[in-house]
Amino acid sequence: MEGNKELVGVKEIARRANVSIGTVDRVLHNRTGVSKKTKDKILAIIEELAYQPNILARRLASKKQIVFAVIIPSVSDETDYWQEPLMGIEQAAGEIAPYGIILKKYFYDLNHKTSFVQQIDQIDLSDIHAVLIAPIFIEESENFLIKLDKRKIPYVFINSDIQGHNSLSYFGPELYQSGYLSAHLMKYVIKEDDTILIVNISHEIDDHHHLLRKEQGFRSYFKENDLKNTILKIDIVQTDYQFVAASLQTVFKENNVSAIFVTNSRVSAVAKYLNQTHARKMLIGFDYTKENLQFLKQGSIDFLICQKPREQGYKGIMALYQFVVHAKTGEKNNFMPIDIITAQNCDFYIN
Amino acid sequence: MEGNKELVGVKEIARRANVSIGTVDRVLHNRTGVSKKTKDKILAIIEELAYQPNILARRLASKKQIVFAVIIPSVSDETDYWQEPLMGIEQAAGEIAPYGIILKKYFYDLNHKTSFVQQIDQIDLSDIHAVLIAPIFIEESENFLIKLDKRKIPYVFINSDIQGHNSLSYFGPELYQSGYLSAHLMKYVIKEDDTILIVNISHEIDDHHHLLRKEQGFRSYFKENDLKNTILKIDIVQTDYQFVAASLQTVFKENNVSAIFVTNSRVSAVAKYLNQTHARKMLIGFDYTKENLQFLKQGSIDFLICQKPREQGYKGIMALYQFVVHAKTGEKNNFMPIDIITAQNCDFYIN
DNA sequence: TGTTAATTCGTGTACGTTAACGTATATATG
DNA sequence: CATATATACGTTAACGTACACGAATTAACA
Repeated sequence: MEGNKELVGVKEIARRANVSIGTVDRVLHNRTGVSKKTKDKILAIIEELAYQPNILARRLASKKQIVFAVIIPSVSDETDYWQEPLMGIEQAAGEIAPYGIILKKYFYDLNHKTSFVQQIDQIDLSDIHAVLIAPIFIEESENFLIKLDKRKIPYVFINSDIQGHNSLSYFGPELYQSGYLSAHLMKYVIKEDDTILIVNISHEIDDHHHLLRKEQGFRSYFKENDLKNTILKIDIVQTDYQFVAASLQTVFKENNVSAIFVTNSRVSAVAKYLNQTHARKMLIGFDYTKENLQFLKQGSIDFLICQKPREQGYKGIMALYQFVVHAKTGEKNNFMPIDIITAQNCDFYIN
Repeated sequence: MEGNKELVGVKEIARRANVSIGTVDRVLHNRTGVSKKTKDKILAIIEELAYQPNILARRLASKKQIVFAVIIPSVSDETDYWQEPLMGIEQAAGEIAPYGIILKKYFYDLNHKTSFVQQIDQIDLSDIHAVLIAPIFIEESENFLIKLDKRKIPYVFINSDIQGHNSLSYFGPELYQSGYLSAHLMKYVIKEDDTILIVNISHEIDDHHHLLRKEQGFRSYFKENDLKNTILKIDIVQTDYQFVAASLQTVFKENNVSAIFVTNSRVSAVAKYLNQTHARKMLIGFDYTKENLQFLKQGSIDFLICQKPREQGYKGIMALYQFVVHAKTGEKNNFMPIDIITAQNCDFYIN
């Protein structure tokens, strides 16, 4: 049926073009040293034959390693969220290692822009073939992206997206919708006149736009469905438990809150507080972290929204691999599924 | 830091063993023609050096193709469920095609055991290197597995598992827990004295034990949480809409049901009926099929439970690939996440 | 002891590509 | 016009493994 398999190689191309394989190789890698005329001829033949280089032979013959740079936040003691993307990255690394690809990892501190810049500056771009980056700090990232563009180094975003750049693709959440979904889940439980509390717990510096977007989605749901509930909001700008507890206490003293939406993974702090004060409220938050999981199982957290952090890392690396090695491009925007985690399905959840 | 990369090849082994690479090659493939003494010596060196064959070179040098047989149900007009695993399988196939792996697919009819046997008999095992199978029909599958074992052909299960065999791994749902989770979701909505209906819609032949297991999980939740709701159950043994509608009508005439749990993907039939009779009840069912999705978005279905059919196919093939090509084995039991799909997150769901 | 047959092993070519090296031919420089 | 210098191309040895072929050694038997 298929008949002519992929038996066309440089040899066949060379034969047809009346040149040597060396010349063919030169135009394949568009190196210098071949006249325009023969180059065009060869390119035409390549086109016609739909030549697909044999990557096995290619990687075998080229002793060079391919290097991917990975730039992500370090796993902090505050949250082990970035553990998961890292695991995905490392799994992917293991799978493509046999094909001569190695990773160089650069970890920065989520709470310090300078550490990001520092890591970026450390990278010697001359021996990097592709970049996976979590561009949390937008401006600083953009400066870096310009450098990448100049050198034509392909890059993929994970976790957060920056529009208007030549990124190969983005793997991460669609924040608005995750807030919207959270509101929907909440609606199943609350009554008409219940008061709802939105809690932002984060230093001013980090992913503030992230949180805002989720909040927008959350509020939109209530608006679109004509729900009249009172929605309170509190910004807690210090992340230590004492501060969080004190802040919550203030709110609860003055309001009768029956459901809480925490816009990030620090929901465990709220759960802890509710637990200690023996208050039972519906609680929705984000991310499958160790602490959160504990409170989920124990019943203090009703739902965790999670967006496959591991898969973000895994797929990000694989997208680079497919592009660099196989010249294949996939979808540009890859929004992760918005997973709903409960005590009943959490054991089967693969981040 | 690492220093000694994987620069050990047959040549180095040969040098250390004072033999030629040909001899090393013979023991690597344990072919005949090498004395026990030298064989042992070479094996020892291989062990010591932790020799990892270069698969690039290996596959380049060996012109042979590797063939995987895939045995799954065909996409029926009744349900397009099996579309998804197939897509996953084909995606995986695309990714590993460059490495000389090709797939032979055998589709059988879910409603006819004979078609399964027929497909099985058609397979010429002598040129199959590995098998991916959805072993819906247990006995018939087991006969086949014995043949595979005899020829030492590795196999992976998807969608349903058969215990007590040498399968490399299983990728599929954990049914009990998905029923359990469904009950939990239902609990958010129902009141203490609400009546609940469990609906099984299936021919007697197919996945009956599947449905039963889910039902068990569902009921267990109510028992474990001391919920006193009345749980009705109906078995609908014909899958056409007319029959389903008639069956439901009978139940509803005599009972005031406020929530329904449908144990498989045919939940859309129930949704359609509710829709037509303008009855609004909480409805939970399974699988991200086209029809279900429609009713989910439109509001008739509250939750769909879904277990990544596409990923089952994808990962199944990849597991075979990792084993056959890289001699790597992963987890034996891989239960898919139990995903909760609502109208709010369905657009982001990747089967 | 010579002959044959088995057993054990080495050699060489191939797989499709890369890239260093070498060799012509054309162009520029004095 | 001789010499230097690009420019365009061919040749060839790798990369690590598979496997056919044949050579050497050993065992078997007359």
